Amino acid sequence: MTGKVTIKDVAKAAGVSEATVSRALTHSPRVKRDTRQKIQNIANNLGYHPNGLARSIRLQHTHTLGVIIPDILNAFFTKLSRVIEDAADKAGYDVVLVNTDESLAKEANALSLLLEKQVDGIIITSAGGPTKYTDILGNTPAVFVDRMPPVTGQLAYDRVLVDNIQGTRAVVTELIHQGAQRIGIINSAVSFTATERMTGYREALTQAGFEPDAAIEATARTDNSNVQQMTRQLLVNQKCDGLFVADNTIMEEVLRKLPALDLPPIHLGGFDDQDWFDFLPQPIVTARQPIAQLGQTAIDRLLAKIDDPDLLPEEIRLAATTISR
Amino acid sequence: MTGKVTIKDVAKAAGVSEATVSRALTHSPRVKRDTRQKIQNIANNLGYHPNGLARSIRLQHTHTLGVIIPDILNAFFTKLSRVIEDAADKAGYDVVLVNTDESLAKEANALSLLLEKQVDGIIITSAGGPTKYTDILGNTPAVFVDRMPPVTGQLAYDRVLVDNIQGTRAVVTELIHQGAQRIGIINSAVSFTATERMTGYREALTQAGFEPDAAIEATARTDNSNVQQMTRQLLVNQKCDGLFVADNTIMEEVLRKLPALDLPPIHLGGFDDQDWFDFLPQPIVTARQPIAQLGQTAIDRLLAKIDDPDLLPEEIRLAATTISR
DNA sequence: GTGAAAGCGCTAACAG
DNA sequence: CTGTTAGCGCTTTCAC
Repeated sequence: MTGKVTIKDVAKAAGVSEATVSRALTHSPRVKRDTRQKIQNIANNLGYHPNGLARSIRLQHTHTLGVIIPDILNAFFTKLSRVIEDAADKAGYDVVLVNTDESLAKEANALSLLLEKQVDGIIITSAGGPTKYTDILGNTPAVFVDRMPPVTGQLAYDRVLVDNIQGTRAVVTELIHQGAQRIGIINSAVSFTATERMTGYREALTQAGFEPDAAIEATARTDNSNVQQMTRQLLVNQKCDGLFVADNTIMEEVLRKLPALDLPPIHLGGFDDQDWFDFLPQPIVTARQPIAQLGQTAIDRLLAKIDDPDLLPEEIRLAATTISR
Repeated sequence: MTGKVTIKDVAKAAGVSEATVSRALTHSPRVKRDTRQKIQNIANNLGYHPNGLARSIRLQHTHTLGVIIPDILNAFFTKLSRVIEDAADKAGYDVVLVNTDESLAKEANALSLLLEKQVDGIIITSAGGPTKYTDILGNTPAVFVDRMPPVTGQLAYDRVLVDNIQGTRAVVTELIHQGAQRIGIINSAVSFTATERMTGYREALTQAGFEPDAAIEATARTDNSNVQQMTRQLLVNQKCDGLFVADNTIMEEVLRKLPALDLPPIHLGGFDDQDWFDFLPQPIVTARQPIAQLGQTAIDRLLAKIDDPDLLPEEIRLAATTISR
């Protein structure tokens, strides 16, 4: 904290009151042209930057939004956060972003941090625990994006989600069209996502006349440390000729294992697209999330809620696009 | 901003003064055990969260650091920012991150924003303009990372940089060892990085007995819109059998163009490594930046400077690792 | 058009 | 051990 030049210094240098400096710098109309001009010059020369904390405390809002995500290193969240920042910026809001690494404890800390920073609203990818968001948030507006907490009755917040069932079903169906006869799944450890994606996977199989088989339904650990082993299990031991993978972090581990298995080409599909999948020798079918709309919609809803606290919460589902290669 | 329960409410509910609440909650030793206990309970029940703005304004520091990078979507900066956040967190600091998209105007805005937020220090990847950082920053501690501004005399700030010359030279040399006879370069638009990496490229050629040739030295636009065309120019028209690419964003465009050219395998090298390069049919030699150390060192220096404003600025160079595939 | 004064929520002397 | 008071930097009535 610079602790340096304040409005008082500017006022003194300009020979006016602090009030006038404030008015001049906030473009209030009630200031004479040359007074304003003079004050602005002096402020510049002095290198004056208004103290945003003082202003916010006075104005009772920060024009800052909080964003809580699991991990910025996950390409999906990298993109999502960028979209959110751009949308927020366009609306005149700053953004503070925090990672939770899927940890409930870190999520709780993140929430406290943002609340103490007095953010005007929060966008959150729920870590999925039994967290009582209403108790913690008080009446700070919030919207859930990508995942929502386990529902117990009415959820007081908006949620902007992708249609996981439809997206997954489409990918698995495409794999079947490509000729896959036995498609395994490596599912996510994230319960909200996992449940929905599992449903889509099973629906696609059933619709095509295949019987879901628990022996080829695996779940990745949060750190994906068992994925390579699962890959071998499904493709070698269980003789799957197709594999659906529930997110991009799992996919990376699968791709890392694949060459070592030295198998004939398999039918590979997954949730989340990455641009570099285009470069792989192995074609991948993916459900690409509508990240831009996800972020924009979340911001839109949040701002609407900030504007009108009585706005009723909604659930918004956006469709994923199937990318065939 | 919740505008809700304040220290005053807690004080009233507990039947004590605001000062006592403050002391109880900040773990000051001068409070009776049960008083503290009672206050903590009441605070919890009321859902009290201290107003960080008020506290910061009073304490004259925010325990918040600002980070300015070009683009979080660039994997190098994604990783760097995560490392910085973790290191800052460990030291008890929050982080506010801003993207500039290599724009001088946005960099100026970012600086203002952070200064108004009263951050205790700033880590910045300079956009490279003639910006007078000293004038803007006043005595807010700052350190440059990855790039520093054009030097005019003494630079008042620490800088933590990678050894671009060494890194580039090593990659190009490796390409030559692999048998490349004519290695072109597609350089970055970022002047600081570009200058150093060009030097490394030419040094490697010269050392190996090749003559640098301006006809095969190209520069990417900031948005990389000309990279695919340059790729064709160098590999087809100029018949290069090797290519050095100055950063990971350029590399992606090159990879996108390569298949269409339908050439025999070329010797490909670049600055910045990405994990997924492992999966490509085309082996790539890279200079991998020591991102973790870069971030940690930057934070260390910044905190040191915050601690002791008289600390003399240094330039720290870290070596890149050559990854051969 | 401008100044004086109050107050946002908090902590740090200073008393007691 | 606890209460009173002042003040951080700013904006905003309310006067003039």
